Amino acid sequence: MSKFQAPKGVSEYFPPLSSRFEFVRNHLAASAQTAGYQLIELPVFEDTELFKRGVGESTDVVSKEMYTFEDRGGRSITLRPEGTAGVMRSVIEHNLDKGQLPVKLWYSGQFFRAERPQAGRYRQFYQVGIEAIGANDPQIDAEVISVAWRGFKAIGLKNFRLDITSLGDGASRAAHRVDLLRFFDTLDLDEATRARAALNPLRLFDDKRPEIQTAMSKAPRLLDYLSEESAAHFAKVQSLLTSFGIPFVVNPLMVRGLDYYTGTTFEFVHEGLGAQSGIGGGGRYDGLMAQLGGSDLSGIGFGIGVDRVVLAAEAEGLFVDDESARTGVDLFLIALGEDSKDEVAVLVNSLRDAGISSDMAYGDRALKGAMKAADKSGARYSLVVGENELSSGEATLKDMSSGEEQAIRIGDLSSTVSSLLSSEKKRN
RNA sequence: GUGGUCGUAGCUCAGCUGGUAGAGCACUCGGUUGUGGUCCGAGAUGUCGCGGGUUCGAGCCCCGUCGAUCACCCCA
Repeated sequence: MSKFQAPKGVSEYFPPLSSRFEFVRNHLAASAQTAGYQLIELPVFEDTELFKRGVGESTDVVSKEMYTFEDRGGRSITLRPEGTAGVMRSVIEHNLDKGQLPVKLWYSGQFFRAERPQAGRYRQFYQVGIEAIGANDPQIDAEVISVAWRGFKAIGLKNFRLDITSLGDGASRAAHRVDLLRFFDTLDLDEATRARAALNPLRLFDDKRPEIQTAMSKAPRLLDYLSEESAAHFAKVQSLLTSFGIPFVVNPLMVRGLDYYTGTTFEFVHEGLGAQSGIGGGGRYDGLMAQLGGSDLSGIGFGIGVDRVVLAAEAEGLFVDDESARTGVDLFLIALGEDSKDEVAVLVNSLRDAGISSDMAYGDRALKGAMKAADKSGARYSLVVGENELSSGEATLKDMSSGEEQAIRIGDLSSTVSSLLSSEKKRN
């Protein structure tokens, strides 16, 4: 086929269903703004080294899923596979952390991972995320989680749950790791599994094979190795979530795939999605900023997959009525006869100047066809303007949902329509 | 990267054991000389994903390829 196709594994949203994407993204962004997070708009590509150092070379994301290429100046560039590293880079580069702390930022945009596409897994996906940098109070952990929660609730999602755990601090993890590796020695693992364990021993906790799961049920758990401080912090986060009325389950088997996570980590899981059930996740990354050459500030954030949330909302049937919810213009004008088209175009243009959304029938359509176009567009009112109207200065304004008509003066069109619209708003 | 399923009109799909394409919806026009949503009538649209092979003949069989989809892996 000679026709162009979208690249493999990308999702696209076009009318009328693009309104679903818009709906989800806007609610998530609004939730972040409500909690005092400010927009940061970043490039979609960065120095490859940033992700290697930030995300970690041993992770699957960095070792085999990055879109990396050389630019014309011979620099190694990578399409961002996640958001946190870029935010940290920008904060450090522009000294955003030199003022009041914490720095609270939100972002949205496309991310890229060269994986085999699957339900809810795309090579280009869209995330809304937030980062709170420079505060390690448990209150901010709870806040970050609550922002995601509030966003999901605003969208109307119900069938999801929140898993949380704590990875503790460096000492906690080191102690655990020793015992965990010792435990692995008692198991009879195949080579591939052993290799995975070597990369990240925690990985085996979420292995899907039943025999591994049984074996791992006896493995030492990181939660039991938390230092006193980490344990107290985690306990506080839990009690705050409870006070916020946010239900959660402590899942000690939860594993996150990026190396920078420390302390509190969490994941939102939706039931209606198939294998890729995570709709959002995040956690603390206390060493990351120093690791990238900045000051040693703690941080916590999340990334929410907008594509997956759209899928989840669809699975819950939240969009049954969106065909009719399509937003139409306030007024749709129909020119009758070639001669009145110019006049109508001028009318439409001045209506728009007055802030009234309006459109007109284009092309050579009979009145019936033009009326149909007005109907399809979802317009609130329509108005036919032909020779008669132009000479008399009067026209008939039609309410498209009730079918009622009323005579109006063309000269007063924008004021008449805007008062109709505002009285309508009052009634609702 | 590995494996299963699938690929026919704009959309959803039918097409018997191979005999060279159909329905519904949508679209356009008309019934109603200047008024949409219902109804009736008419019309247009396909290199049957692409390339090759088998055959007198392929939408159907075989191979390859691209894409979709689902799972592994991994994650949003």
